[in-house]
Amino acid sequence: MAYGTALAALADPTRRRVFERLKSGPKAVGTIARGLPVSRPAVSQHLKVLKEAGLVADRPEGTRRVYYIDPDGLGALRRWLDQFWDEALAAFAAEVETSHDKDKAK
Amino acid sequence: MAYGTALAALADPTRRRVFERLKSGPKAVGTIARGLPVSRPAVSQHLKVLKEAGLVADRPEGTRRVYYIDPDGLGALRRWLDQFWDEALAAFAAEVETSHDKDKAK
DNA sequence: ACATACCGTAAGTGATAGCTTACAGTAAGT
DNA sequence: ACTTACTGTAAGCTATCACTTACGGTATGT
Repeated sequence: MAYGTALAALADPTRRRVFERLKSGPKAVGTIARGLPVSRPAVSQHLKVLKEAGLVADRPEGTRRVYYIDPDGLGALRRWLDQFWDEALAAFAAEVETSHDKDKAK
Repeated sequence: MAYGTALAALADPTRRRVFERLKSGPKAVGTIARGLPVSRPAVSQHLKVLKEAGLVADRPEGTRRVYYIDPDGLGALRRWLDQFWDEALAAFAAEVETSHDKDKAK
């Protein structure tokens, strides 16, 4: 059920901007915050949420703290979405077949 | 940027339960609400959000209103995730190559 | 040892989300 | 026409979220 926290994490627009900023590669907190319309502590809080969701990981680098994308969270989310996609389309295909009985209530 | 509203819509757990309940096929509002721990109006509000996100569509059927999954919203979300996945892995691959220069700050 | 740079966390605040109950509206059955 | 079944919306409340400023802590440089 890890995709739940990942979805909640990526729901916020600014947090998504933080996450997308790591797409081009690992970056320190101050580097991420620079250019964003929020304060640096806010970015730290967003990174904490992203980390708890398994979307990012961090590594100390001197006095800085470098964050980078963790494929685990993104992979779990992708698997859930793909499976959902398949099942939904299968049900849709089965629906046009037996489109006679309406709303089979369960 | 339609994936933004889709992510926000799927972030809420009960709204996700509503959405997942439509995976097996079209259902009326009352049918969806039955078994869920929230009231029926709450389900209506969730369906409204899902509809605005392009995740579901509805069709009148007598006095009932049948909701079903709209592939558009789910497809947009899937495309965004796949693209993100590819770009992130490409950057990760490029990172292990030039892992000498640290945090190229922008 | 001291100063500096960088970061996480605590505390507090305003806005928003999700829920409830109450009400209004439409379609079918008698 | 009248009732019944089913649903959307309004109003209101509570909890949570995203943000701010202030503070403390650690690592590097002189």
